[in-house]
Amino acid sequence: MRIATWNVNSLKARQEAVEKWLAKAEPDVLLVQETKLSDADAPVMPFSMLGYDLVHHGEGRWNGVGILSRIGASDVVSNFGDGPVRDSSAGSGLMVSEEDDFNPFDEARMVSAVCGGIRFVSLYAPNGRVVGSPFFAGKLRWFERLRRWLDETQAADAPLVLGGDFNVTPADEDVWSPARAHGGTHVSEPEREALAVLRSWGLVDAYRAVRPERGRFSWWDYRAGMFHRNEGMRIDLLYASAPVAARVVWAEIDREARKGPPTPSDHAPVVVDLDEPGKAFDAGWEGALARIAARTKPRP
DNA sequence: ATGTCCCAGTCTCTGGGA
Repeated sequence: MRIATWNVNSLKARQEAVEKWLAKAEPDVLLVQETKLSDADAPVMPFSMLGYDLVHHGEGRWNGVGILSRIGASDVVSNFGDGPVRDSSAGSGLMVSEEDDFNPFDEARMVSAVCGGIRFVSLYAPNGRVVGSPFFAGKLRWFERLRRWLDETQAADAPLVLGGDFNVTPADEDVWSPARAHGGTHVSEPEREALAVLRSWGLVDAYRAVRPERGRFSWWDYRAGMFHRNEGMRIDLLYASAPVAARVVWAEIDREARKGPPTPSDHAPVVVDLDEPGKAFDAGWEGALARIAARTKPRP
């Protein structure tokens, strides 16, 4: 079973790229973020023709999360079960003019469904903008809400995957330059503590579990040649509960998908392979590597 | 090096967000 997460930075702008990547990587489940679509505009039919169900939770102009699955999707939950978010395309109410009123739960940042016996949660954490700002405080509240949702709704031994754009680097190894990033969001102690609190529920960083090397990132700023110089951060994560973490056999970040043309997302997909007990899906590490190599590097 | 990309509305430019 192959699972993946990708902040696509507008599904409308990235539809073709996503379709190509599905054909190339053949994930069973792909979590997507920043679709920037309303549910009414979600491209259910195009993905259906490729064999994927699309579960979508959006608000229009900003944010928006989804789950693409070719192994079914049921028991959908959005916004932590707290009810609808506002429609950011609706006009009035769009602007967060009063910073103190910033409420990340008014935004489409969480959708969940059960696919192939595993509960998947597609997450788009608030950016936080500036350390110490009201938006930063809202970001930390959002992580607290996520932890509480786990505590209140999920069994500790259940198969679970929390994936998405967490907008936080777990550790200094996940940053191109801790010195240059110091003082900004994504690297601060409160944010990393929020991630640690999440992991302490019983979650494992599935990519890091099998990929210990430094210098592997999932996001690079569009500006200043950051991608070209590999100056990025690993902020797109797949956090797995113990029963899923035990099945991880391979992981990769597909840097190729960060290249154009056409214009790419500023994030790359993070991919994790899980073994299939009783099925001949993965022949272990080499098998997964060979399969990926055969797919992604067709040399004539 | 405040350097790019995406969105909606003010609509071939601007402002906001990342």
